[in-house]
Amino acid sequence: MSTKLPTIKEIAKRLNVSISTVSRALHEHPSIGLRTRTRVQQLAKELNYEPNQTAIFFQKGKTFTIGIILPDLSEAFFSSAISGIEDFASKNNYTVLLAQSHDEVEKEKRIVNTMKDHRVDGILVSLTKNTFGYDHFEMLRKYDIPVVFFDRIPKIPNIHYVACDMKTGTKDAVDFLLKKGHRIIGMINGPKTLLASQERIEGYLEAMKKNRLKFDPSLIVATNLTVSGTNDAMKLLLSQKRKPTAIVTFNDYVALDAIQYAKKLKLKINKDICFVSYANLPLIHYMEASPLASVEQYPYMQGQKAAEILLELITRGPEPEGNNNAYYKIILESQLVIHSKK
Amino acid sequence: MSTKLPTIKEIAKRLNVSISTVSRALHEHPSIGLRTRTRVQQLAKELNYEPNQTAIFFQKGKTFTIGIILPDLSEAFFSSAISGIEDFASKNNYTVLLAQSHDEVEKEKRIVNTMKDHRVDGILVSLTKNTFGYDHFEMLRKYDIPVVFFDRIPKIPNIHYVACDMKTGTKDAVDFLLKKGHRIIGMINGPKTLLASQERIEGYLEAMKKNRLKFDPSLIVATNLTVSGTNDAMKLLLSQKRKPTAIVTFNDYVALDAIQYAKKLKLKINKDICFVSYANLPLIHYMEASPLASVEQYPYMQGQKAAEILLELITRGPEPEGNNNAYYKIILESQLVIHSKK
DNA sequence: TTATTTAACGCAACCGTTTGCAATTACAAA
DNA sequence: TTTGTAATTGCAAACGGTTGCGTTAAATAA
Repeated sequence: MSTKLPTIKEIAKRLNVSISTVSRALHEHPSIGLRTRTRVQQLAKELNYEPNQTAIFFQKGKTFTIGIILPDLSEAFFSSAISGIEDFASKNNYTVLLAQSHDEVEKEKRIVNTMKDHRVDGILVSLTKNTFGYDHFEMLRKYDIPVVFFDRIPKIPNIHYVACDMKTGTKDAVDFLLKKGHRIIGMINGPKTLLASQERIEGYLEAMKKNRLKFDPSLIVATNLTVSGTNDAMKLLLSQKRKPTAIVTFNDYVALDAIQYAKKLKLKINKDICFVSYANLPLIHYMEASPLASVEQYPYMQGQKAAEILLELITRGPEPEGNNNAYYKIILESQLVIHSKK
Repeated sequence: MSTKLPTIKEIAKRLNVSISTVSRALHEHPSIGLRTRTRVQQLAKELNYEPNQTAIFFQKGKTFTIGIILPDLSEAFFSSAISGIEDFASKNNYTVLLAQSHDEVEKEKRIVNTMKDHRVDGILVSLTKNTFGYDHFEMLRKYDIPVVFFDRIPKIPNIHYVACDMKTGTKDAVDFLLKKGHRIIGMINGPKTLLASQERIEGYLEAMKKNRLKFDPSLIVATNLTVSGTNDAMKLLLSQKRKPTAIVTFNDYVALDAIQYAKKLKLKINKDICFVSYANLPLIHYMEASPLASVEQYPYMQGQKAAEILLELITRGPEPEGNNNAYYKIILESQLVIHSKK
């Protein structure tokens, strides 16, 4: 079966025309006569000719491929985001190169490098939670490879990004709990290094301020997102003199772990203690003891929007030198979704 | 910044040596003298030279890229599988091109085509639930692009595949329920077109036979995996004269929907009616009203194994003509995971 | 009929790298 | 010094396709 694949050279030889004529005929170039054009196209069809993309990529210096780098493919948030990215990319005839960093900075660097070597036309990144230096991304400017960050974005200027504002979502969440009568509201936050964690705190503070309540720092604790980390956080929170009657958790998984912990202490969920969370995973709609509400972050839309911006940057081409004042900074509003109780 | 990237040509010119010498020097070719070799390597480092992969891909006719085609990236099963694939691939210096078919056959065909055009070195596929013709995969033989199917595999000979045997898992599941004393066991199966659905029925039958119980066909119904489809299935099952006391559902999501439905009828879960399911998603461990057990299908391992086989096929190179008796057919055993009740 | 335009096609360079083979150089032996 | 051999390096084709520009042939105008 491994007979050589047909090339334009082959077609040219058989038809006794030049290679360039074949190439032009296949591209409907106006300077090719109708007769030869159809002859070429017919033979191409017969031979089942397909242009060798790698040759074209090489020749054009463009691959119609975008790279996605993110921490963990199997996380629901990211897989939804990928789905959005892939859908948008394929709709625009781009393909998607995928790699996961597993939250290791070194791996992230290696990935950036191989993607650069593969000459992807652009890169979409959601950072490792340990990424503090950004040289490996800055370096891409030299190669005119645009980068769009999403979700886990760096706090540096002069970059494009799409993210979801956790502040307003958090503010709404705390507001919601305050309206329900809660006065002592705890928070199990994520790793402090994440921008999203900081925004959550800001939102919390804003809600307290708006309602003229004083802020008790000991009500905010952090988890490393593992079960035991969350258990520790719960223990800490529940040992306060002012025990919280409601807790805002970093995401739905943390909420579930926290709820398990509370249950073990015989606390009645949504009575003795309430939860509000982030992610709005479908699963929590199936649970009895679930958070009262969850902040939706629209991963699919984030992915899609990020891809849209990236393609825009790619087609626009490299910026003229010294023009660094135009950066996409898209903030989607997160939205508190209140679960209808059965 | 968009200065031209350094090439071996550039290095050659600066050092007044030939291009081939530079190429060989960079590859530690023994026929290059130590002096020039180090001179070349040094300058390469200085200029920050990186070989143009697209040129190499083109030249070698190999891309070190494998394609993954599957129905839906955001499904937990598939995203775990991808994770396994990507991990294995990147460990072996392969990259991963990703695309989702959304269960549309036409999309699947288009994807196969673009991947072929991209000259991927091999393809991993999990089929659409509507894929019955396999010409678009057969066609890949012409191009010496090996294909490994996983999970949703076709029922045709002469292919490589990795899948999880649903039969034994189902048998164990039914056995488990029988041992618990259930005698009327329903099944909400998936689309009949899926091999996995057929295997579930076989497993069901085997368990019944082994326990010398007669088989009631009306106890097996199907859902299209939507909520309303599952509701209909439940309605049908519960309207039988012999009402089931336990139900085996196609996967955890179906189980959750079925449980919701049962709850609405005021049935007590795990008392009036029990469930056993497939997938063993982490979430069900957090639920009160969850299936008693779930059949684990090891998506990560499936993906990894499939990738392993694909790379093996790629490095082995094209088979000599007419040698079609050696096909990988890997069946992982599914395993019933019984949930420890709290 | 001759001059001039236009339509149709071919030439050849180029994209960056690899590699078989020829050519050059160096060095040792004669 | 010559000659033979080994160690280095260069030439050039090849991978498949694109494209600026020159060339030929046909069509139009003078």
